[in-house]
Amino acid sequence: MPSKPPAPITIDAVYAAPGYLFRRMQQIAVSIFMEECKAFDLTPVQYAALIAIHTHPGIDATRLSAVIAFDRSTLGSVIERLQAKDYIERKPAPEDKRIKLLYLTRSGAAILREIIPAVERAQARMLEPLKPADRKTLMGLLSQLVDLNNEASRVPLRAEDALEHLGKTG
Amino acid sequence: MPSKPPAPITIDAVYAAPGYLFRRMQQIAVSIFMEECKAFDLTPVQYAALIAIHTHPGIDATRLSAVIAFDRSTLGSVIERLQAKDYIERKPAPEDKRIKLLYLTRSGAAILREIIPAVERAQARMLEPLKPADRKTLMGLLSQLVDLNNEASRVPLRAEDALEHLGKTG
DNA sequence: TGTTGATTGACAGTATACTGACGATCTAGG
DNA sequence: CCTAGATCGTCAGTATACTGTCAATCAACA
Repeated sequence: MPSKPPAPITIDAVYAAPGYLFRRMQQIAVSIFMEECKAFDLTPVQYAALIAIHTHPGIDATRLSAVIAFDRSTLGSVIERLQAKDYIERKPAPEDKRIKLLYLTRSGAAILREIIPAVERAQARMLEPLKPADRKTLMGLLSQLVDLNNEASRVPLRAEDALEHLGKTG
Repeated sequence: MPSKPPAPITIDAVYAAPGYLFRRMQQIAVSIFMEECKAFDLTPVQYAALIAIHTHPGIDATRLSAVIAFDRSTLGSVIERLQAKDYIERKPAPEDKRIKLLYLTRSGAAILREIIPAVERAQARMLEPLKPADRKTLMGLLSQLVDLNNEASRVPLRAEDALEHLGKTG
């Protein structure tokens, strides 16, 4: 049988490319998130960072980056903005002068409680056009794929072992 | 039956959220693309723009933004960079002094031919961890979802009608 | 103990993204 | 023809992202 001819150079190939679809979907997701949460002045990244700090009080920036799989450099400015909004505070660590420990402020904890319903509406809206069974299928496959590709990303997720050195002072 | 209690505020909820997975997958996809194409000095966005200009020679920036669903403001700098690399050229439109028509240069067309295999390797690698049947399922559902959410994005895709005013000079 | 190597936060530089605004220009309607 | 509204490219401002580098600091080892 004849070998597959070279694909024609056409925009239609782009429309069907995984990378293109992932990009479009991400942009749609951000757009929906911002729309649902416009009353709160929090971006998706800032929201994830707040949740992570809430889950792991006293985490430092490097470990935070591993826990949410965000770039460490980027995270610096994210933290600055959260601090400027008085949602988090940074305290120097007594036993290591290099690191700064992150904590939610009272208003950080408050906005987190308030924004949760909007975030959940946003997450639901992203999948809403699909039938319930298809939503499950899509999320299941996507979870698998992200997990299996973890090492391919610049900042692999280290949900567990990133915290091994935390809170185990004994 | 009891109403569902409020979800605990935990990072685990973020890990399973569609928006978070879309973001992670997009970052992984870009990472793989850049790795496979590192010999070419082209980003995914620049690649898509080149392909679109190749498919629609003489397109203007606004229509280009509709054809690949990229933000118009962003596209300005993308075009600048492609022009600086001598991959495209801009010519003023004789009948409308506002717009500038975009064309591939000879070297733009050349790099497009050369980079295609690397791009296809990248696209294949993104899905490679899944079984073939699952790849099809995932891409099918994702295509549907992006399409059905088209209007939710800031720059909806207008593949067809964006070009209605083009090339129909008679 | 003293030096090597790793880690941390910070920074500079580049590239997407989106919002909102602007002048130049075109189009439609009167 | 002339103005109101739309469109085009552009720009300023903000927010992610990634690469690479740096000084300060820490840990480990000879």
